[in-house]
Amino acid sequence: MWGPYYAAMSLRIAALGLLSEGPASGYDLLKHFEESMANVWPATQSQLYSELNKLSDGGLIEVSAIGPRGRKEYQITDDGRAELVRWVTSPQDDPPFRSAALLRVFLLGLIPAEQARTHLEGMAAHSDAEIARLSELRESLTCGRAVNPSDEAFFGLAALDYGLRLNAMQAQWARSVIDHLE
Amino acid sequence: MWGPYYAAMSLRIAALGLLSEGPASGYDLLKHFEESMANVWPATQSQLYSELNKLSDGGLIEVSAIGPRGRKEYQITDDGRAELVRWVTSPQDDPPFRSAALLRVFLLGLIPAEQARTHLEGMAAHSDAEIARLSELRESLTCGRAVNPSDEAFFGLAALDYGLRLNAMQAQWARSVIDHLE
DNA sequence: CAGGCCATGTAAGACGTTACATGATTTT
DNA sequence: AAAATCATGTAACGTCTTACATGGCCTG
Repeated sequence: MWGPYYAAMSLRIAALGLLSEGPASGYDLLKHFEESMANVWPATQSQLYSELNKLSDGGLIEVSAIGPRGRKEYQITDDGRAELVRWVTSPQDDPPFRSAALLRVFLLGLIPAEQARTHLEGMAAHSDAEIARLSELRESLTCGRAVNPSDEAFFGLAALDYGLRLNAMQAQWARSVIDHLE
Repeated sequence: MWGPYYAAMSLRIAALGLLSEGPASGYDLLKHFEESMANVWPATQSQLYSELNKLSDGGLIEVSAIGPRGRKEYQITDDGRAELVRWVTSPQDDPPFRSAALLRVFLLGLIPAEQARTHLEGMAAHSDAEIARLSELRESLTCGRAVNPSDEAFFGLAALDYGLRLNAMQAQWARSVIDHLE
C-alpha cells in the first residue's frame, strides 16, 4: 500500500496513535502532541498537516466532520487501526539509533580539555533540567494518583519514566567522564 | 557558506571527524565508520560518497592523492578543521531527540497485555545483547589497557561507555515496566 | 581468466525543516 | 475595529534510504 520504501513512517504512526484515542483536527493534534509524543517524536505544523492529507488519501483516516474556519475533524478507520497494530508489532524495521550529542563526544578531543570539561558539565546540567521538567509533567499528568496497567495513560507514563532514567544515567555518565578527565 | 539551512549536518561532521585523524579514501572511511561512529551516527555507502563530494566542493576537504582504481584520498583543510570546532562547540542546534522504540511504548496499550509483555522482554533481551556486543568492542579497542584522557581513543571510549550505561538502563527499565504490568 | 574485492557513482523517492501565505472567527 | 487565536496550506531545500550501475585491480 505504501510502496517498498520506509517501513518506519513514525510521524504517520504518531498521528494515527493520537487519533486512535478519538477524533481530532490537525490543530488539536498539534496541541496534544506537545504534551505527549513530541517528547519522543517531535513534528512541525507543516509536516503534520501534509501527513494528515496523505493518511486521508491512503484511507487510514477520514474526515468525520467539518467545523468553522474550515476545520476538518479526522477519525481513524479500520485500515488505520490495522496499520497501527502492524507497526507496533514490527520493531525490527525501526530507523537506526542516531545521536548528535554522542557524535560530539567522539570529537571532544578536538577542543581544549578545559572546554571539553565545561561541555560535559553543560550536558549534566541539561539532564538535571530535563529531569525537573519531566517530573513536573509526570506530576501534572497523574495528579499524585497511582496508575494501573489498565489505565490509558500507563504506557505514556512508562515512556516518561524512561526519559527520567535516561537523563539520570546521562548526568551520572557525564560526571564520571569529568572525573576521569583529571 | 552552507546557506541558512540545517545547522546540524551530522554526517558531514562525522566524515570530517574521521578525516581529522588522517587522510583516507571514501572506502577507508566506510570501514572505519563501522567500528566507531556508526554506533552513534550510521550512514550508507551512497550517502558518504556524495557527502565527500560536497565537502570537497565546499573546500572543507581536498583530494590529497589519487591511487589505483580511481581511489581518491582526501585530507581535511584548515576550513574543515574550523568547521569541526564550530560544530563541536554548538550543541544548541542539534537535531531533536527521536526514538521509534519509545513511540512504540506509547502505543503498547493497543495490543493485548501479554503481547506487550513479550515485546518488553524482547527490548530487555536486545539491550543485554548490545551490552555484550559493546563490551566485546571495548575489549578489542583497549586490549585490556587503561586509557588516559590524553589518549586519542579516550572520548570514543567515553561514548562507548555511554552506550553500555544506556542499554543497562533500558534493560532495567523494561523489566520494571514488566513488573508493574502484573 | 574467473571471482572477489576495491572503489566510486547516479537516481528516485520518502522524510524533515524552515519560511511564507491565507483567511475565518472570537475576544477585548 | 484591532488583536489574538483558530485553522490549513504551499514551496524550497536538505537529509536519508534503497536500488542499481560501473569498472579497475589482484589472486588463484
